[in-house]
This record gives sequence, structure tokens and C-alpha cells, in this order.
Amino acid sequence: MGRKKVEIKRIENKSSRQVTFSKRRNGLIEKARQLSILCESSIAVLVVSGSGKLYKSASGDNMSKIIDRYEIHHADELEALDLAEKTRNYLPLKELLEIVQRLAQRHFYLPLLLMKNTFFFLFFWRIMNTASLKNQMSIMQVWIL
Amino acid sequence: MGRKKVEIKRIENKSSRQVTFSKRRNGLIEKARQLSILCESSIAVLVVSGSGKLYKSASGDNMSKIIDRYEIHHADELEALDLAEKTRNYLPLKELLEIVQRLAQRHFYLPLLLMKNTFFFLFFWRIMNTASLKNQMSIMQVWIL
DNA sequence: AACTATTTATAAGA
DNA sequence: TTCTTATAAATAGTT
Repeated sequence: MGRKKVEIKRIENKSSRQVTFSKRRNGLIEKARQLSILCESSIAVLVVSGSGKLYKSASGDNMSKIIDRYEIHHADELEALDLAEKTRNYLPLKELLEIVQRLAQRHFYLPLLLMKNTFFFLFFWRIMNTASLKNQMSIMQVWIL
Repeated sequence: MGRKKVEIKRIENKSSRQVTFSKRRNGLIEKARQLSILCESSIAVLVVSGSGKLYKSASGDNMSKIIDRYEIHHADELEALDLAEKTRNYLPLKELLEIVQRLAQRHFYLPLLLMKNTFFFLFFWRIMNTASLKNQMSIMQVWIL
């Protein structure tokens, strides 16, 4: 799609890498916009450059809603919902914590679990060094006012 | 890029819309993969079809990390960081709650705020009927064990 | 699911 | 950089 065929591998020259990044990033976002309109769909594109700068686009719906949709469809969420099902039968706290810890290795937060007349929030904070993760995990019970 | 030039507007014919959706969706994800490799970047693409089916791709890094990066860069997060700045000076709880409530209309959760030697989690649960949102919002102080 | 005429994207050059 | 243009790549309509 240019004067020469390019191999898909890291572009070593920094300035051509930057030029290509800019061109193709715009191209990608434009393609997303077109697909969104042509086929009535919602599309989120998140691009993080090598230097950490973020470029984003959301077409058809806003970013938060598209990401929410992702979270809902996420396989691990299904696991969490299954967990919610189990907890309705008063899963022992120990087992609950083990499942949470497994999920915690991948996610920032976990969804609300509704048990009897009480909401439980399972949450944790993922830190750079996960060694002390276990100690930073908590389960909190919240009563609806 | 085909036998005829197409206008960028909703394709009315359902079956050609589906065919185009499939072709262009694959094209988009392939473009994302290429950009990721050529320019050493991380790219997430989330596509929600008209019927609600989700298609996703993450290149260069995993989806959770890219979305985390988005959350960090998110404008509202800047607002939250600004909030964190303010709270270092012990913003009255009432004002804090008002800001949280504003943010709460758009987001499921809010980031960790680090204040003094304590972590505060600001969080809420967004429900279908947001009428009673205020009552379901909480601020919790968590001590690192 | 392939094919191919065309349009579109873009690599290199100006 | 921004614009141009030759060429590769994507894809619309067809089979």
C-alpha cells in the first residue's frame, strides 16, 4: 500500500517509525469510524504508543459504554457471576477468598455480589509488585442505607 | 477499495451489511496487529455488533492492561486526580461526595486515591434506576495491612 | 468462500 | 513537515 511492500516487523528507524505510527493510527481510527457507520456498530480503539502516550476513539457509542460491554462479555466476569451464584448458598469465606485471589491476579476490581439482603463488594488494588497482593485484598460488606 | 465506491452510511441490506461487517472487522483487527508490530505499540479494538455481539483484539499487551492505561489517561481520571490533590488538604466530606456523585453518573468505579498514609477507595454501584444512587454511594478507608 | 476490478491506504520521495 | 504519487493492500460486487 505504498511505494514498496513492507514486512510486518518493528521499524528500526525512529523517525520513519513515528511517521508510520501517525499515518497508520489515523488510518485505523478512520476504518473504525467507517465500520461503525456502515454496519451500525460500536467500536472502541485504544492505542498506546511506545512512549506511553494514549490515542483513543469511540464510534457509535461512548468509550465507557463500550468498555462496560467488554467487561460484561469478559469470560472472567462469567466466572465472577458463577461465584455470585455460589455465594447465595453461603460459600465459606475461605473458599471465597481463594477464588477472589485467583481473579485478582488479572483484574483491578470485581463486580458487586448480591447476597440475601446485603451487597458485598469484593475489591482489591493491583500494585506493581504483586508479592503483597494478598494482604491488600479486602472484602467489605455494605448495607444499603 | 472494491468494485464500486461506497458512501459511508448505514448499509440497508441486511446480508450485505453482515458480509461487510465481517470483512471490515477482520481488516480492522489485522490493521491493529500490524500497527502494533511495526511501531511497537499496544492496541485494543472492541467491536460491538448491532445485535450486541462483542469482538475484541488486543495487540502488544493484554486487554486489561490497555484498558487500565485508558482509565489512567481518561479525562475524568484527571478530574479524580485533581480531586486527590484537593483531598490532600482535607476537602470537606460533603464536597467530596458531590464530586463523586457527578463522576458516578458516568462510571462504574473510581480509582484509588492516595492520601497521607492511607488509601481511600471511592466507589459506587451503578444501578438501572439511578434514583437511589446517592444512597448507595460510599467512601471507604482502607488501611494497608 | 473465492475471485477480481476497483478503490483506498500508504511508503517513499519532493 | 506537508504534499504528491507510485504502488501495495483492502474490499465491493460477483461467482
